Amino acid sequence: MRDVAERASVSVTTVSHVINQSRPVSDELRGRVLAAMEELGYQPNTLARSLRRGETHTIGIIIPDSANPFFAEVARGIENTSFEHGYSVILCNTDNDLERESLYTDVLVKKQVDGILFVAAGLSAENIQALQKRGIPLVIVDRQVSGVEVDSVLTDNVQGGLLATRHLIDLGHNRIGCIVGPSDLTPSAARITGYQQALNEAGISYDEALIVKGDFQYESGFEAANKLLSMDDSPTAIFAFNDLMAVGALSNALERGLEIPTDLSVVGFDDVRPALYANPPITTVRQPKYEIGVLATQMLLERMHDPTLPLRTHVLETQLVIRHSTALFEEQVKVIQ
Amino acid sequence: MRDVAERASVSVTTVSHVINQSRPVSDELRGRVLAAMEELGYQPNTLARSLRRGETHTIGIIIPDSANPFFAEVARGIENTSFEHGYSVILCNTDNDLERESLYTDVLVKKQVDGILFVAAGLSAENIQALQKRGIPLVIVDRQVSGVEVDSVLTDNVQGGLLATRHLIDLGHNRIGCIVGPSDLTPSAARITGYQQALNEAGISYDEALIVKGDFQYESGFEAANKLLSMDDSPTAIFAFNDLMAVGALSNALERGLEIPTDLSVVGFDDVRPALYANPPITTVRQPKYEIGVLATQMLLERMHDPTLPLRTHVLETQLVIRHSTALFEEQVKVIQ
DNA sequence: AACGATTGCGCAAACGATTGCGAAGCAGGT
DNA sequence: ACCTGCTTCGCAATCGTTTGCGCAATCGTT
Repeated sequence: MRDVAERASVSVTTVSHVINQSRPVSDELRGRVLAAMEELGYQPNTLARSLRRGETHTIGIIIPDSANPFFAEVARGIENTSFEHGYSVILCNTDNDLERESLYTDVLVKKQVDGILFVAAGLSAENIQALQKRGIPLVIVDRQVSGVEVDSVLTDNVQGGLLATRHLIDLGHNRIGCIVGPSDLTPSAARITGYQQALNEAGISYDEALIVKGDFQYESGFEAANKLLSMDDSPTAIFAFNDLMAVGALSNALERGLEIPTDLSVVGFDDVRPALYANPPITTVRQPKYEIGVLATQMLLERMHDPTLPLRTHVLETQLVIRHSTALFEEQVKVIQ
Repeated sequence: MRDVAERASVSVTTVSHVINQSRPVSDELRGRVLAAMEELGYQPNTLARSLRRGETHTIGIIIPDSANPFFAEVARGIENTSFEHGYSVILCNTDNDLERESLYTDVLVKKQVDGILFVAAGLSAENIQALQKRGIPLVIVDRQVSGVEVDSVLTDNVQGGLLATRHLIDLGHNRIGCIVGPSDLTPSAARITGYQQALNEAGISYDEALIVKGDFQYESGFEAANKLLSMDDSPTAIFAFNDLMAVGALSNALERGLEIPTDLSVVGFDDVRPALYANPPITTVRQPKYEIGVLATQMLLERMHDPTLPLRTHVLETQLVIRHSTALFEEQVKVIQ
C-alpha cells in the first residue's frame, strides 16, 4: 500500500480512502491511485484491515462430518449464503469428538471469526454461555440444548416422526419396526416421541421390542434390519431415523429375498440423495437441509450486525415424500395368500 | 495481552515469550504470567500474530462441490490432515463457475492464506503462473493443466478405464456402453483412452455409437442408460465414468425390468458410498479419495515450508473393486435361451 | 577485586491497514 | 481585507502481536 501511495504521489491515507470510498477524493488523485494499484497488482491485506476494524468477514462452521450427505447439504447452504454476503467459511469437522470440537472453537475465537455456526454439536450449556459472555455471535443448528437461551434453527422432529408413522399406519401397518439413533441426540428422541404419538392416535400399543438402535450409518441400518426381520413376529414396516440407515435396511431386506414394498415397507428420514437413488426409491421425511443452512447463516449475520437482537429459535416443518418403498399392508396379505 | 502484562507486572515482551516459549523466562515470571492469562481468560489474537509473522496457518481449498460424495471425501482428507498440522481450511465451492473460482482465489490471497489447494479446478495455465509468480504455494488436484509446471496429484485414469473395460471384456462382453463425462475434463478423456486401449487389446472395434455423454450426475446416468438400452443392438454392459451415473444407469435398467447382473453388467468409477449401497452393490474402479486429499495437503505443506522444492506430480493407482453388478456374458446367454 | 560471559528482561520498531483531527487552499459574503 | 465554510488531503496514533537490540544483574574465573 505504501508502494501504491508512493507511485501515485499521495499518502497512504488517500489510498485507503479510494479503496474504501470512505471519503471524497478528487478525480485526479483517484485516477492516479487506481492506476498505481493496477500497475503494481496490488491486493489489500485483509489481515491488517481486520486487525484494525475488528472484523474478519469470516465465520466458522463446526459440524460432525461434512462428508455425510445430510450435513454436506446444510454446509452447502451455509457456504453459499456466506459467499453471497461476502463472508468466507472455515470448515471444522469434529467427528462427534467433543475434544476436537472445543479445540476447534478455540481456534475460531483466536482467529477472531465474526461468528460461529454449530451444527449438531455436542457443546454444553456452559460452553455456550461462555461464548456468549465473550460476545461471540453464534447459532446452534439441529440440536437443542436446554438450560440456555441461544439462537437456533431446528426441524420439527416430532412432526417428522408423526408423519412417517401415520403414513405407515394409514397403509394398514400395525407392527412398525423403528431404527433409532443414539439416544443422547435430541433429534432422535423427538422422532421417537412422534412415533409413539402416532401409535397412540391409532390405538396401537407401543412395543419396546420393535425399537432397535443404530448410529445413523448405513451399516447399522443393515444390522438393525437384520435383527428386526429375524424376529418371530417381524414387523411389516420399518421406519429408520435417517435415510442412510433406511438404505441399509432396504439392502438387508433385499438380500433376504423380500420384495419391497410388497413384503416390507420402509421409510427413511432426511431425504438425501441416496434415498432417491435406491431401488425402489425410498419414501422419506424431508428436511429442508439446504434451507436450514441458509436460514442459520442469515440468523447469524443478523446477530452479528445487531448483538442486541432478541434470541430466536426457528423450527422448520418436515414434509412426507412418498416414493416406492411403501405400500398397503392389505396388498401384502393378498399376495401372501 | 497488555492487560495480562500489567496484571503480572511484566512487559508484553515477556508475555509473548512465555506464550511462544521463544526465550527463557524465569519460573517466577512465567508463573505470574500464566496465572494472569488464566484469570483473564486471555486468548491470543491470531490476526495480529499473523500480520507480524506473515503466516496465517490457514489454507484455502477450491473445489467444485463439497456435497458431491467424491469431492466430499477428498475434502475430508484435506481437512483432517490440515487439522493435524495445525492448519485451518477455508472452504470455497465453485460449482464449476470460473468467475466464482477466480473471485474466491482473490479472496484467499487477500486473506493471506499460506497455500491453496485447487481440486478439479478450471484455472488456466496463466492463472497458475500468476499465482506462482506471487509466491503463493499451491497444488492442483484431479486435473492436469498443460503448459505449466505445478505441483499436482492425479489418479491414473487411463489405468482405471483399462481396468474397468478389461474386467467387462474378461467376462465375455464385447458391446460395452460407455457413459462419459464432459469432454473438457481431463479425467474423462483419460478414461476414454483406457477404454479404447482395452478394446484394442481384445481386438474389439471401437463403436462411437456406444459412447454417450453425461455430466457426472445421477440423472444424466439414468438418461444415458435410457439411450443405450433402447438401441436396437443394445450393449450387454455399461461402464459409467463415475458411480453416480452408474447408479443412475442401474436404476434405469431396473426400471425396464432388467435383472442385474444377469441381463446387464454395470461398472462405475470412484467407489463412493452410493455404489456400495446400491442393490446390487456396484462393481467400480476405486480412487483413493481420502488419500488424495491427504497427499495433496502434505505436498502443499512441504512446499510452504520449502518454496525451492522441485515441482512434483504424483499419480495414484486405481483399483478394481468387484461387487455384484457384473457377471459373465455367457451366463446371460444361457439364461436367455 | 576485576572482568568477560551468561542470563533475564524491557524498549520500541515493525507488520499493513483505518481513522480522528487538523491544515491548506479556495470561494463567497460582508 | 477579513472572516466563514467547504473541499481535499496528510499526520500520526492505533489494532495486538513479534523480535532485534541493549541494559542490568548475576556468575564464574583468575
